[in-house]
Amino acid sequence: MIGYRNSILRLSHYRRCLRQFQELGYTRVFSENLGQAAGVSAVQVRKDFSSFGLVGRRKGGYIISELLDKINQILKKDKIEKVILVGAGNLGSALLKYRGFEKESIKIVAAFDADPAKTGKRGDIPVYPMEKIFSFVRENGIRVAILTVPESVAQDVGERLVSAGIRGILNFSPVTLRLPERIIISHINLAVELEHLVYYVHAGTTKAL
Amino acid sequence: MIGYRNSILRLSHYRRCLRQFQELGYTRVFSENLGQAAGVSAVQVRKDFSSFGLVGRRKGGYIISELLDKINQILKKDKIEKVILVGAGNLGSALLKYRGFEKESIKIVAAFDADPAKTGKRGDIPVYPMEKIFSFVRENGIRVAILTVPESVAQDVGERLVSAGIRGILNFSPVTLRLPERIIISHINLAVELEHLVYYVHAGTTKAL
DNA sequence: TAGATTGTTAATCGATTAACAATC
DNA sequence: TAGATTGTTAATCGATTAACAATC
Repeated sequence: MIGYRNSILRLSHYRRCLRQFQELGYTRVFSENLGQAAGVSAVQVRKDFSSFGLVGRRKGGYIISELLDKINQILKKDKIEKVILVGAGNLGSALLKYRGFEKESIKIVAAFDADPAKTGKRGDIPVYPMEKIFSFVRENGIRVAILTVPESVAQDVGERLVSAGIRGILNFSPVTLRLPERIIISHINLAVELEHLVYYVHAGTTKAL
Repeated sequence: MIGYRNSILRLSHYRRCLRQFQELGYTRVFSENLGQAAGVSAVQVRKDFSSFGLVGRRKGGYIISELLDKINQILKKDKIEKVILVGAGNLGSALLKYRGFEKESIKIVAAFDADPAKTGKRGDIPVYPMEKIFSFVRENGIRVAILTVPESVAQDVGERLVSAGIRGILNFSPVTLRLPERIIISHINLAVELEHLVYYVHAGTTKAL
């Protein structure tokens, strides 16, 4: 019943693809179709599904609406998750405007910045001074934060978030956060991602093609 | 001599940490130190190094400047890689302003957007209409593109990039690009990353802690 | 029935970790 | 020498793929 780490990530992708199929008017899919759409093999799809107890019909494939219901259950999509964003600079501001989170039932409810000039409102999201993090997180039961502060203060701010009660951090700063084991950290290092890509493009070029 | 996939990624992280150590005035590190800074085990560090032919001294650890030189060689950091960005919306504009790429010897030399209102200049980076992609990529020998266009046009634009000669794409759109095998694609789906984090925070809460 | 598709078990592949030998 | 550290080999762990049995 419990899938392993990567399969949870794939579940999110399947979910997105399934909704696209649904919009196109389909009611059923085969593992083959879904795999193609999500960029994985058909076997992978079936393996993932079976590990989460998602079943199809031997010849009729999977019923999209059923799948979506169960995936939503697994991913706990029944209610909207409220998250905060810390650091309303370039990247932070862009994320505040990003529409893609809504579909995943995630809402950025507030942002925080050390620079008083940046506080106020961005669209419908309030930007508060850093001092308010603690009370806001406590009062609203926030568990997840997006961290888009400069490298130099990332560790500090991370510790503050933890002391306020944050359990998960999506870290866009280039530093490796050193926080208690129980804190779940996802690290997106844009420069490293790009560097990695450049490396493989070079490697491909070097090899005889 | 050839490391495996993940070790290349870690090499980028080691590189960043090593430079920090260097700024602090250190000239040598032990695998233990570096592991802590990069968030991996000391054994992992030594394993990675040995697979790339990076050697230390049995008791004296590794010489930082030597390591950096060799890592730069491996990651082909001798010259600046010129990349383009397609889609100068919220996220695209933020990336155009992002300073983090410079350190990795990567430079965004031009951006492209379908909306004539968005063409012109952003800081020192020119934003051209989409039609210019083909000639620009050809004339400047660009191999890597950052894709920050809306979901609906991502596949189309991806195909265009490929026909212009692009070899690697850093894809921020939520769709799985279907492009020739030889094209190297890195997929960063911000919503999925956040969703994944939320899932694990929930899972941690559900479990008895 | 034959063919297509799911679902599971076994085999393989790849990455990490453990154990330890080498040596400064 | 003893202790600390590297570097390598072996063991383990986890994820993917292959093979195939079940069945609609």
